[in-house]
Amino acid sequence: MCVVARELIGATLLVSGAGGIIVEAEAYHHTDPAAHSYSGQTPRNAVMFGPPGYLYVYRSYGIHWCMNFVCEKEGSASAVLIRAIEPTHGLSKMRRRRGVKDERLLCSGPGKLCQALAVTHAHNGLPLDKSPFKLFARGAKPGILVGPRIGITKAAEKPWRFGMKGSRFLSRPF
DNA sequence: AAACAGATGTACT
DNA sequence: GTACATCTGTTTA
Repeated sequence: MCVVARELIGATLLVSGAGGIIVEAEAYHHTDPAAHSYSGQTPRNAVMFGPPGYLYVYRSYGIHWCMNFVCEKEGSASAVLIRAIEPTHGLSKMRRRRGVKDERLLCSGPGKLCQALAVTHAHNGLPLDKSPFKLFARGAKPGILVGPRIGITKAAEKPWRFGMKGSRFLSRPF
């Protein structure tokens, strides 16, 4: 799924017309102690154990929502966490939902991004190629940055965070 | 600039 | 009860 995470950088994601270019993502796998799927299936993470191409949404710290793309083959329980987006579509809608003006603060983090795109548990388990979602492949291959993941305590050293080189919309620099 | 507290659902000990 | 794939506002240096 590290390959998927890399491929996603530069792709465009829209939810009901709001969104932009994915500039940051992290990979998780069931053999990875930091992954939600590490210690087996639960009601929350069930989507991760299903087929690829679906959205896994979970609540973080009781407050925020975070979105993942389920990837690789069914049963591998691997997913890619979308961490940051460069806003290109539906700016006014996203500003209203986030309550901030600065474009750089709209989607520069997994929780912020879901608030801006109005992604909630209602989207958990939905296919990414249907209704509110639009996913466009990237054009030219962007420069890819690689580094350790953010905000985790287990297996934090694994270099499974990917970002677009030179982007001003990352959640944090590499 | 860095540290911290607060908000609080879900899973695990 | 404790930890957590977070963010924000406030306090401290």
